[in-house]
Amino acid sequence: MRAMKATITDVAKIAGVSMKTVSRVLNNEPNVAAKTREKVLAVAADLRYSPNLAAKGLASSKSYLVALVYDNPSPYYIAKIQAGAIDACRKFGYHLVPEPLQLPDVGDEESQAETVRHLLHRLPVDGVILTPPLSDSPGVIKALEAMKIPFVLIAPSGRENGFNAVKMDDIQAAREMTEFLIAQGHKSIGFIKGHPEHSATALRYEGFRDAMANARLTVHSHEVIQGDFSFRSGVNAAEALLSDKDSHPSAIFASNDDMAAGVVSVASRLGIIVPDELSVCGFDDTPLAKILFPQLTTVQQPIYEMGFHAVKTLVDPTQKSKPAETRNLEFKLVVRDSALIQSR
Amino acid sequence: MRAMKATITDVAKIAGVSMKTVSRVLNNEPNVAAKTREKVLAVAADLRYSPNLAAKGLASSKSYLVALVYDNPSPYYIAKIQAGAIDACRKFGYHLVPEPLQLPDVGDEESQAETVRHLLHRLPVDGVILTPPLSDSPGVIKALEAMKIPFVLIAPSGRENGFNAVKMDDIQAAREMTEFLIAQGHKSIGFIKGHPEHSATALRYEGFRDAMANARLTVHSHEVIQGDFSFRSGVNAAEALLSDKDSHPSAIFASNDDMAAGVVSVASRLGIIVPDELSVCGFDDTPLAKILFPQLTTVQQPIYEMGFHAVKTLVDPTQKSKPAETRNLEFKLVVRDSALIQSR
DNA sequence: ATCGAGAATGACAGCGCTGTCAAACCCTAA
DNA sequence: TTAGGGTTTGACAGCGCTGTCATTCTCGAT
Repeated sequence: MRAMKATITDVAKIAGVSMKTVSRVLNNEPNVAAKTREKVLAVAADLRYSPNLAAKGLASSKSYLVALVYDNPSPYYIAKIQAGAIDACRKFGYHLVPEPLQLPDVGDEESQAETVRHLLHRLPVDGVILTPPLSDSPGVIKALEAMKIPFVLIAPSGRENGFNAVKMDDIQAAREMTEFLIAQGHKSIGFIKGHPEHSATALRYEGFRDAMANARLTVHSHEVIQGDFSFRSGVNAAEALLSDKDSHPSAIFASNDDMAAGVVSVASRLGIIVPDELSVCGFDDTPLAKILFPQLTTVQQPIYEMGFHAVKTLVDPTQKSKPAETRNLEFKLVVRDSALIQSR
Repeated sequence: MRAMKATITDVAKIAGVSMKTVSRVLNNEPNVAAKTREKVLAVAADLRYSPNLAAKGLASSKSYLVALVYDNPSPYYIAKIQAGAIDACRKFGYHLVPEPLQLPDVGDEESQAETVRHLLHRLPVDGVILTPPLSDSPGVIKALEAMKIPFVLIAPSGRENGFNAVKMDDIQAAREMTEFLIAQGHKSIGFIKGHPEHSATALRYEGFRDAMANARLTVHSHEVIQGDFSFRSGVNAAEALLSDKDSHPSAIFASNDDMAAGVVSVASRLGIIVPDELSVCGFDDTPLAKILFPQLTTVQQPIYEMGFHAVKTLVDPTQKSKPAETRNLEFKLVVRDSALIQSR
């Protein structure tokens, strides 16, 4: 166990083989005798050898870096993606470089593309992960294609598109949540929509309508309120939904947790007991969901897993050169007190 | 504007100078004639030249990478540090690599050190940022010193310690918050302490006691409750503090926002109106503070700035080789409805 | 015993840049 | 005019690794 950084040359010398052979062993290349492999490995371990990324990169013109490009107001979401991505990177000997983007102007495709181009020009990476809403930006995607940098889209809204992507089935999740509510005996269910420009908004609403239609339940238009994913908009929607104290929906399904929190807070102010008099559920399973009283029934997205899979698609050599595919990851219904009727 | 990646050689050839001169210009080294500098810069811009980090790193044995090492349950805090750190990195041509740490066992210095050693062995970085509680781990710090990797501590608890550090004055912040409460006319103020093992806990409490003492107000021991920074512990503390409906403190100062949120929720359940019958304030200015009703009066920490400064200390050449110093950054009292008496 | 195909190994150049050091140049003082 | 000092520039090696291609070895088939 020497003090200083060991190089391949050191290992080669001590193991009595050539540098190239050491390189082969360390990179799991074929055509190395088992015995040689063992010896090299032993010496490397003894020397605590670890490769110099810069040298590797220079020689192989790879960077062993993956960029996580985001422009997302939700630090929570990004943090989870990042956690998954980092774990995957570690598994494959890569490193993650987060690249927040200040998009100059939403809608201006060309300038978005230019921003990305500039970013990746400085730091050449082996792959890029695009989080929503960037995963829906044609400008950014085009720039990436032009630079021939492999990329994976996280939760893009367009259905099949020929790119590598990981997402979850928002429609199905909303459907199952609604079915759960229906199974609990609810017949009149209020729905709060999300921000009109966010792609999940339409999908979640679609799932809700599906389930209602399947159960032959009517969706009353005055019981569907437009929100924008903010707590405030949840409050406003709840006030509309609950204005008539004696006749209001017996359940409210908000398109995200923040809005559901708004509903709970209004209900509490109006003296409507949750869940006895009103079931509430949200979507996303943010930390808020567990902090609230009562705790929120919600949908847990596989955010961590999306990050993990995105990196895996990018760097796993066994996955390499597979055709692009959109992968759906499993969500989970998390049933908590806000929508649980105990007496059943 | 060629299509492919330009190298220094290309620039040198076209500008009619040697590679070394180009290198000098690009790195702002002295002793280059103004005319030469201009010409090189022009050619570089025309070619859209950008240096190959790997090659630079290999030749100069620097990595142009800074690691953000954390083991912090609060994604929000990390995200802000990270944002500041990334912005600073961009300014100086560096990149940030987040390295979450799964500390094997709190308290076991040696294994912590080993974990860090292993981590940085794989990816040699030019500097490390340690966030709390890692910034208080002697094992980790020792490992870094032994590896001769420059590092900056974020919000370490030990006062002056001879290391580079950025922090804020928790004592002063708690003091000012308490003074604000006192100025509002409160004489009986409850306090909820944070997690006993977190360094901020003692400091915030100290600030509170200071201010109370200065105002010649008594701190009743039954009005100081031990919490642990969780919402749940805030609820418990509030229940104790508010048990006697007719005689309870007129204000409660919780050591963080989560616990303050717990207080608000208990008050609302007990029918105690905030802030009319009870002022509540928190600490940290988390997103929660604005979501709650009423919004929380709290202390905004310069988290982003800490991240920014940490990187600056590490990589700014003009700051280099300065003696280690602990830098205090400015906090901000954010007064919102939860502790504002309008009728005054 | 001999041949040859494939497995195992090694020599060597070179990835794009910077550090070192020597060369060339410019100006001022005598 | 020339010497001497600083300024500006360039030649070249080499950072630690991998890709290419040549060489050597191994062993079953003949």
